[in-house]
Amino acid sequence: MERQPRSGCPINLTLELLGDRWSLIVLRDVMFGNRRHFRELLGGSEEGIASNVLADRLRRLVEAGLLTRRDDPSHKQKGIYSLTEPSIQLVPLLAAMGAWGRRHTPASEELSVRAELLEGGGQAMWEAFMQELRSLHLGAPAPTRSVTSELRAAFEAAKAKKGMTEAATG
Amino acid sequence: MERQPRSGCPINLTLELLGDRWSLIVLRDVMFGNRRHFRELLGGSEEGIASNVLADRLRRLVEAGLLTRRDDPSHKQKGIYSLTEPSIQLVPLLAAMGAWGRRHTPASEELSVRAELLEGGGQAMWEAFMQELRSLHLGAPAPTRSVTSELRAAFEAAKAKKGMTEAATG
DNA sequence: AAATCCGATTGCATGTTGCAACCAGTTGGT
DNA sequence: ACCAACTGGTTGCAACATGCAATCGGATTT
Repeated sequence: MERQPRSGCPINLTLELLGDRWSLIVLRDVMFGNRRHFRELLGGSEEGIASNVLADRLRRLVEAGLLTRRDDPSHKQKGIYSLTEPSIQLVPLLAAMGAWGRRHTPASEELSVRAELLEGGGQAMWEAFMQELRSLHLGAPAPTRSVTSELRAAFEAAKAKKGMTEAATG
Repeated sequence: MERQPRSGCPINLTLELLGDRWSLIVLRDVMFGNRRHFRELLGGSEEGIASNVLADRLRRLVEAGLLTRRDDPSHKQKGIYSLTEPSIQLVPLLAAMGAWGRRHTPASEELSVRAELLEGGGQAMWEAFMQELRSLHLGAPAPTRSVTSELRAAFEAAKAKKGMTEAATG
């Protein structure tokens, strides 16, 4: 019952999978925010996704092989969502989106720090991040470098700086 | 009357601009297919965009500063659409999309050749391509390297090869 | 036993999309 | 001068997708 794609162009097919307003937001939160449960994804991000839309996107992403869902042993109703190798390989795409958005949209400085760091780190940093995601989501051996920590540190520093500026001007 | 963004995250803002099924298809055809007129964009691509949707996307993209429109001196009704510096800087994003789609979607081999070449060429090739686009769309001096020609040659070779295979197996 | 948390589902209003028909102005051929 | 083809759209309509608030029954916590 699944309809056929509009064309075999790789850009088009990627767009048919991810070209909507929420799918990449969900993957972003799983990837960069390490949100793994429904409720974390529902309330965690600033964009405010509706619960029915989130349920629909999670179902679609699992169906497309970009997420897997397993039961949470600590809570019979909870599910834990994990990235897969294909969605981990979206790191360069999300990095490119962040880099473009930082330059060409009115992105907030605070939220742009991580995009800037990830852009500057280049392919070496993306690879390290992907290795770390494989460790977190697929059970691969943990790498030595923690890009997650680097990103968090940069974000915290930006928040602290912003707080200082506000205190000084406020 | 324009509503405010859902958040200041650069990924989210990029998604709010380009996160639909057609905007990037239109930009892809202008960028890689050098389609500059309404009718070329309407009939040229395989995906078959509807005229009202195309009109809407062109209007939005011009409004967002990703395209400009000027009158065609050879025909009083025709408009010529050109890329802008922001949309030219989408080259790395489209390259990443093509690279991902080539690996993780059932993209046709024929249409994947250009994505593969663009991925392998790396940042140096993207820069050369962007310089060429600046020459074609913004009147910048023409660069020596023509990535457009390289992409076209690779595509034609793939088509020829496909034709041979079909002749041999058919 | 009561309150809260969990991942959804339902109903409804609104927005987006696909599709075909249609439009008036422009152009080139005869 | 005439006409057919072409230009960049617009209109109407049906189907589908999305956003939002309220709600659900089961599981867990207090």
